[in-house]
Amino acid sequence: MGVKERRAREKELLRRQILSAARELFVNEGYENVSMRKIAERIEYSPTTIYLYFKDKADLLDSVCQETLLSLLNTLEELKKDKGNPVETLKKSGRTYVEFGLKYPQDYKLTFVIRPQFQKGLGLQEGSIGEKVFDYLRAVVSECIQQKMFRQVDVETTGQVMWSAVHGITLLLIDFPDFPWTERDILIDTVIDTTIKGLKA
Amino acid sequence: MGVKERRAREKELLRRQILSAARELFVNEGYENVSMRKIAERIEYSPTTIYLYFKDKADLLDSVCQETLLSLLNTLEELKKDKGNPVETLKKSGRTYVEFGLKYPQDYKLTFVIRPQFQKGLGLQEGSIGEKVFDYLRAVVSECIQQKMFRQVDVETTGQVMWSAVHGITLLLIDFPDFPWTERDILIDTVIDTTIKGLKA
DNA sequence: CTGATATAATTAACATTGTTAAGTTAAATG
DNA sequence: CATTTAACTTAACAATGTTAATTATATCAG
Repeated sequence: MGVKERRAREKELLRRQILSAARELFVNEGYENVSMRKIAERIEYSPTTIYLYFKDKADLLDSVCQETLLSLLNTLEELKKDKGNPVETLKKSGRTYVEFGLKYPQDYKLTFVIRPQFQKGLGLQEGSIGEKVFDYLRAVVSECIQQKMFRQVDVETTGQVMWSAVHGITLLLIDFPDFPWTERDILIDTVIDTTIKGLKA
Repeated sequence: MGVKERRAREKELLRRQILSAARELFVNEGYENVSMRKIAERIEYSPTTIYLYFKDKADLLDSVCQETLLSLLNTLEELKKDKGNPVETLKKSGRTYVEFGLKYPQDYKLTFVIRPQFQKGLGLQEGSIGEKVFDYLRAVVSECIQQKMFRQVDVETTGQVMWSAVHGITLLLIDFPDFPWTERDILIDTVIDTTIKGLKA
């Protein structure tokens, strides 16, 4: 009775093809400028086939963003392996986060700006990957606090401050590439160092 | 020969009508969900009339954002009047900036996120209002540095760090309203205070 | 007042969009 | 082989931004 499974596998394959075509187009041309027909053309199927695999365009975007979040999560969790000074880990996490955003600027915007706009009331639901990303941050921050390296004791607020800092600089650098920024790496470091210094005991 | 002037005045009037209808719709329904026809209907003109006053939809957006920036600039410049501790002024400016963004969230996103996406290579051009807003920030930061209240001496980097902080928290609060944020006012204060503390000597 | 001219606004149309409903092909099952 | 089921496509709809062609309106010269 392996026929059901084969069909399921084939379905999954096409799903992934659609997803990867969508990602590529979204990233290169921008969500708004990508039509369902363009995606369909790319995978050599009729436009409506996509609707057999995804509810609508926003759902497609959502799935693409899930992948992005997973990729970000994996990138971050790599860092937790080298157990050292937790504050150093936090710094490194910040840098990695920003670098991730700048390496895949369109993916980042898709995930953290465009998607919230199209998926109303999306709030880090239970067990979601987005939640796991924030859990990672929480864990690192928590260690810093436990070792009494931070003035503040509130893990939540501290984590949110940290997120806010890296999110801010990432988006500004993406959205205003022609602004007269000071040297990029120094600026990013300064943002992170300043925030952490401000948090320190 | 006042006929020319009257015509010009009438034209300007209609221009403003279009602009204010567009702003209202953009803000309430979101840029993407507003059609030129909807704007036209609102002002009781045919859709194509708009094109006699604005190059295209992006140009309309651009003009709306100019107004937003002007409003932000005016709001900020109010603060500079009470000459006190420059660090306090900076703090207050930060709070005001974030409050402005949260009071008009759609305007803020339009200006600082959507517009850069539709107007490529837009980089704070000479004499623009956007530049004036950053000039304001530069001036406040500059005073802090002159009075040796900050560790760092680079006005540009320091200003950019500050901007990054307020931009980050503003956008996160707008885009993820359902995220389990800690108490909003405290969070905003913590972001600003942390950043400034990190900058202090 | 009449006719010409310039300006303002409209109508009609085009190509493209996301999406639905109906129809068709192909494969698996009895 | 016949039938059911799944996968996919064709055709269509209403709505979009925008252009070109056309009409209405007001201003000016005689």
